[in-house]
Amino acid sequence: MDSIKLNDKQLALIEKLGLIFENGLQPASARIAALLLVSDKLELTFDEIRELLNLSKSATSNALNLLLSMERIEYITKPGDRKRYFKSNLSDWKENMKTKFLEFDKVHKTMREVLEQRPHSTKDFNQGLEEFINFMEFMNREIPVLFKKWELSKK
Amino acid sequence: MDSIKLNDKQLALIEKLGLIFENGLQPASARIAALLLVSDKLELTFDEIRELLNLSKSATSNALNLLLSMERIEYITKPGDRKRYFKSNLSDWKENMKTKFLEFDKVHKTMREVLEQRPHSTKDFNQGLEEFINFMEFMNREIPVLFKKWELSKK
DNA sequence: TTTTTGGTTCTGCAATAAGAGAACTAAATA
DNA sequence: TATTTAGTTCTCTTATTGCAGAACCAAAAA
Repeated sequence: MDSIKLNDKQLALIEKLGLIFENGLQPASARIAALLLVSDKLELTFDEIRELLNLSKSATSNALNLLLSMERIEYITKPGDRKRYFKSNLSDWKENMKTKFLEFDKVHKTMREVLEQRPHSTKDFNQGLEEFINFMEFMNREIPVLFKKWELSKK
Repeated sequence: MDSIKLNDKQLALIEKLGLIFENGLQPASARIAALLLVSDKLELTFDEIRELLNLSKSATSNALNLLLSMERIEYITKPGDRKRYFKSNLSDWKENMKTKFLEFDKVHKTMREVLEQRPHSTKDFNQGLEEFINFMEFMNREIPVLFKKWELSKK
């Protein structure tokens, strides 16, 4: 049966994934996000999370609320049960990934501004910069195409 | 002529780019990286950088060495001149961008590990997770193809 | 040989982050 | 009405970051 206890493999995976998620999350949130992917039981209560990860109540509360606000997790309730059951929000993850890919959109716009104010005298550099910007713009155009290609390939 | 003084537009761009670069860099390094793109003069000495950005010697030294070690900048020397002239390393930037794109490679591998240890009983979740992993793998396969397409389009 | 230049390294501080633990609270239960 | 539950919020510590300023150093110049 789906155990609430974590075995060694699962503990190791939580550490590993946790480190990956720490890019953009504080440690406690990162581990919770990892836990909710790794655990046999997918819907865990506040106290289960707290105990499995050895967190204080405050750390658990803040981390869960952060993840909820980022929509990386959500919770369900059960009739006649006051507890909330937290679970990973996989479908939103894909959205997140897409926006993350397009996040560097601002970069090329700002870089264009940089290019536009440069003196003509640094011609070689300006050309190199322009090529780099063009490359970023190319990627920005093509990545949404890839997304569509993926959606089509699923059908 | 190419001035070493920065005008208001340039100062604003350094702030703006600096914020963007702070993703992965400390503030001082981020501003230096920005400065070396924005400044009319592209090759700046230690002291010019220090004065233009109002940094201490130690902050300047550490930040420059960090950027050098990341190969985001490089320096040249001039005969009969003991100073080093620091400049942005644009060509390496493109390489950096490529590796950054492929950096999340580890993610899908670890996610596969997660999937493989999941109980069969959480079938729906496992399927969603698998689709997500497949999506990441798809992106990982296709992005190098995009790079090639770009290289070809330039010729 | 002494001084200057172009930095590097060390010490210390101020600000921020991360979380523990205790006090608190609102709704549900007894 | 009193108590328990399921959290939230507040206060305090500790660790880390980012940088300033001063001391230091090696090579070149005077």
